[in-house]
This record gives sequence, C-alpha cells and structure tokens, in this order.
Amino acid sequence: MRIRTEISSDYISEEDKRIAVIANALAHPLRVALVRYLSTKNCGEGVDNVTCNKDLVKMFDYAQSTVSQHVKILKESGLFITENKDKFTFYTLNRALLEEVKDYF
Amino acid sequence: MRIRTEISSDYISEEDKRIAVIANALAHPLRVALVRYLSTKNCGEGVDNVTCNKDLVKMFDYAQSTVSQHVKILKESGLFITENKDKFTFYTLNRALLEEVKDYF
DNA sequence: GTTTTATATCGTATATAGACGATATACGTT
DNA sequence: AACGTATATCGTCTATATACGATATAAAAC
Repeated sequence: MRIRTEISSDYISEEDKRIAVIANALAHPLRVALVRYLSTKNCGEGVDNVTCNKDLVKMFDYAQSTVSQHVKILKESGLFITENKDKFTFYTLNRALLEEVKDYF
Repeated sequence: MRIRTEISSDYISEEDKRIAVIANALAHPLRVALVRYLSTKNCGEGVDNVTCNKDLVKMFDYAQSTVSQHVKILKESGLFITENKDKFTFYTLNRALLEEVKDYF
C-alpha cells in the first residue's frame, strides 16, 4: 500500500483508511491462507484457535523470515493477536475485527 | 500485490488467491472510498447506483489518470462493472460479489 | 470538420512490497 | 556456560504500486 501522504479529499474518511489497512492485510494469498488456517484449526472445546510461527513455516512453503514478515502485517492490521508463552509466540485471530469487517460489506 | 510466481504450497487455495485479489482492490483508501461512494449514491427508484469517471474526479482530489487507474483495478477485481453509453463510461457496483466476500468472513 | 468533453493509456519517477539468507534476540535445555 | 530452538529483524535485490502529466481515442457539440 503506497499512499499519498497528504490526502486532501474530504471524501476519504478515516474508516476508509482503516478498511484499506485491513483489506491490505488480506491482499496476499499467503496471508489469506494464514487467516483461514488459523480460523479452521481445531483446538478443542472453548480453546481459541492458536498457532505459532514454526507451525506456519512447516505448513506453508515459505522461508521463516517471509512468514514472519507476513504475520507482522497481519498483526499490524489487528487481525492477528500475539502472545508470548515459553519460547513460542502464539497467534490467535481477532474474530471481533473480522466481524466488524463483515459488517462493513 | 507482488507474489511469487510458483506458489507451491498446497495450502494456498484458488479461493485464497481470489479473495486476495478482491481484498487487494480494497487495499487503498481511495478505492474503498470509491466503492463506498458508489454504494451510497442515490439514483432513484430501481436505478442501480451509477457514476462516471468525471464525477469521481470532481469528488476526489486526484488527477483524472489516477482515478482511472484505480477504477481499472476495481474493474479487474470484478467489484466495478462498466458500461459505455453516449460519451460516458458508467460504473456500477457488483453487489453480488460484495455479498460473496461478505460470506467469506 | 473542427473543437470540446470524457475516458483510457503511456511514460516515468519514486516508494513500497515481497522474497530470502544472514543475523540478532530470547528463552529452554543439557 | 554452551547449545539448541523459536521468532523477529536486517540487508538486499527485484518487481509492483502509486501518482501525475502528456498523449491517445472516441464521441458529442458547435
């Protein structure tokens, strides 16, 4: 996403920009797949779906640094929530945000 | 959207790629605003919301060529449908596709 | 038929995205 | 303490995105 710094039009709202950031997070097939993987991963009763970088690298055929970079974009958009425990970083989906985006459509 | 040509992972589906293309179309504030503008434009009874390039250039503070370029991306994603009449090109929203994306979430 | 009007495309400059290997960091394990 | 493991960041190369002016195209309007 490469954007003119001084967007002057009054007709581009803050929400437009916010939606664009989230859409941009989904604007790459790998990132869509990461979200989907996380959303379908069954972690049992009441346990929110969780994964870690290592899992993702194993699952998808990209370098670890590349996966990490894509995850970063998902984190920055708010779609991924991270939590450190032991030596792992766990990712969960921000389902509330997904709902919000759904409402936008 | 810059993507490795030979995506080998079996875990990235065709639908993931399709969603990514549509998300990418919404991955810029101007394009989000264009979609929103079109979706809210009241054109009266039974008339699907419609606009033309000239309208958009007047509304949004970008060069005509820039607007045209962004519209092209929306067209290619399928979100905008174009129709030529007289000397105008009319744009309408592909509401069916929007619904489909909504279902994805 | 020339001029205006509407839109698309070309050319181009610059910024950002995407990919990876290498390196840093940080925590467990031995 | 040294080593292994998990993840993030850096450096870098290349491709694409973004923005605009200039130019093409095509249809009205005069």
